[in-house]
Amino acid sequence: MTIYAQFAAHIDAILDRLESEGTIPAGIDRRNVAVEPPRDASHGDLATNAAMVLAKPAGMNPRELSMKIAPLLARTGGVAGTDVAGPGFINIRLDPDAWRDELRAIADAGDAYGRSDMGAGKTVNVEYVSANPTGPMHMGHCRGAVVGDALANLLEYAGHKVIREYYVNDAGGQVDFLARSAHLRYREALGEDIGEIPEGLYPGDYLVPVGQALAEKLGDAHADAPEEEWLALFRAEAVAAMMDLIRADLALLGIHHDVFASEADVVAAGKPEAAEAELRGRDLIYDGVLEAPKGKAPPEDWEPVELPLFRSTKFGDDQDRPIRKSNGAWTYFGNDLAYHFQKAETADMLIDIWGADHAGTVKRIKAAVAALTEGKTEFDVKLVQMVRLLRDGEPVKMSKRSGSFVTLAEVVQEVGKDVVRFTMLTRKADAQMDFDFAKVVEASKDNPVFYVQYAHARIRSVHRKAAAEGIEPGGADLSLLDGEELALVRLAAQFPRIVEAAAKAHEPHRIAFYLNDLAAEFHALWNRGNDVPEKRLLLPDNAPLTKARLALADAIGQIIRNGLAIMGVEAVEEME
RNA sequence: GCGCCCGUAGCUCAGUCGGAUAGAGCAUCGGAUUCCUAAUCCGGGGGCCGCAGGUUCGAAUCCUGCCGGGCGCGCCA
Repeated sequence: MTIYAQFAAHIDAILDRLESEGTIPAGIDRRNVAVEPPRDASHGDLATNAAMVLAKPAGMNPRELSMKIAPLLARTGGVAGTDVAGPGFINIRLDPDAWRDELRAIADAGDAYGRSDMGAGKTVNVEYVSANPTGPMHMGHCRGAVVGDALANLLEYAGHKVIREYYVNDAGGQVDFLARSAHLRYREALGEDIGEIPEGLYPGDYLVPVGQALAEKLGDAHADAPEEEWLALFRAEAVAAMMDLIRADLALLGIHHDVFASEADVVAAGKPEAAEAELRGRDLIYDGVLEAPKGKAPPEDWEPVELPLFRSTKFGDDQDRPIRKSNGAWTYFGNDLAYHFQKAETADMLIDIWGADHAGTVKRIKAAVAALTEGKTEFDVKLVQMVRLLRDGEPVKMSKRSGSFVTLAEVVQEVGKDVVRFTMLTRKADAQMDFDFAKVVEASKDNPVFYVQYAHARIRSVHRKAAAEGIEPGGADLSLLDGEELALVRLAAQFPRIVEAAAKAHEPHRIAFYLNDLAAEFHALWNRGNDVPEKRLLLPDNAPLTKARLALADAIGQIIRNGLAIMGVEAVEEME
């Protein structure tokens, strides 16, 4: 139990007592009562807003109520004193031993420090990447992949069961173009001169080995056959080959999904029909005619057609949405609706990570999930903004026509997995981001990747140096630590609440910002030793003090490792 | 025209369920290197939190309107 959770429980008990004494009315909503670090460290170690939150429902003024709570809190174990400040904050000063206890708690918990049971074992399905299986991954997919993966780690750390899922869009028309492109490369592999790749097909070289493999596997039986004879086969083969490429690209980032759900399988299993029947039964699907888009000139070939429409307007969308096309085939939305229903069968909560260019379709899919699960399944769509690729401040040119986009593999190869992952988590997902090749590999303070890793490397380094002096960690007398050193424990102890808050908000970037702050405090502590040699962590002539300081450094190192693990970034032993 | 996202220091961005004097990095100015890795640290200057109302003990945060920027708006995927 963290120190914040302990005090939340203490305050709860005090409020129970005040209720039973009749000081405050029973049954007041306490959900907004919080124990937090005070904004300014000089105010104390912990602060609570309890009096301010409860004053109004209790019909008291906040300071009056805080005067009732503060003395009781002052008598709680580990508390050195309390005072009431500002509009009614209760500031708590802890016995310094409380922080020494927390330091031991970090060491005891090790890899588990910061884990929580907040998720209560609830199953969360996080769907991310889901890039179309028509080629290798490019940088446009990268941020969503990292954010989704870090979010999955974060939720797992916070006590959820997590399913990492990839939706393979293998049912749409673009797969026909992929299949034709692969067929062309297959004929090429059989010795035919195919000339220029026609407009509309995929020109990339990555299909060359696919054609060769198909030629070896299938011989020339399909070379001159009409398309309807080979299309289905080439679709399946090409998609499988593309998914192999994509899985390999994801592995470069350390990303591995549990489930690859196929859109074609969803259709083949009749899920869209089942969803349609269900929703028609509840009058949420009807046959109707869409209006032409407003505001802009309608398309030239606009014709009103009757289609089966889902009543997404009942759930806040601005238009009802077709689930089938006029040719009878399912729309993307029709399949997606059925697919989300399928996911909801095995999960208590669904999270989708999407590119911001799909923002316009969030409402309809939220409407669909709300309708199909009758509001029982929590559902969040995280939109991830575009990343602008730069090199020394100049935009990196991307040419789609030649098929030469910047691939994920190239970037990982150039700057490394850890740099890519960390950098992608240094912004909120919904903020736009620049990714400058020159800057992200720069080894300096402006680069949080190196800054945090350097802190960890220093911690490991001082251990190696201490061992060389014959000082091993363990059995430290923590009473030797001074106030400045214990202040670092105070920041370290916030890690569990940062994890919980980040997990609740579905915002893994908060871990990155926290680690940067923690590293900064550690570097500052380290540099005390440059001015005053007695303040160095390693004092060869003073083994007891060195051990105590190593214990502190170890705890910081542990938290950096735990935080980096959530982000999927390695903690390094030394800087190269 | 409608919808979504965004607007915080010169720049890039944090800001916890509404909480105390709004923070960090860069840039700028001034300091620290016989050092456990200076890939670091310490200090100074720099703010109508887009604007105007509202809710409240309290608003950068919630609500309404406006201004500015981005994205989207066919049965595509």
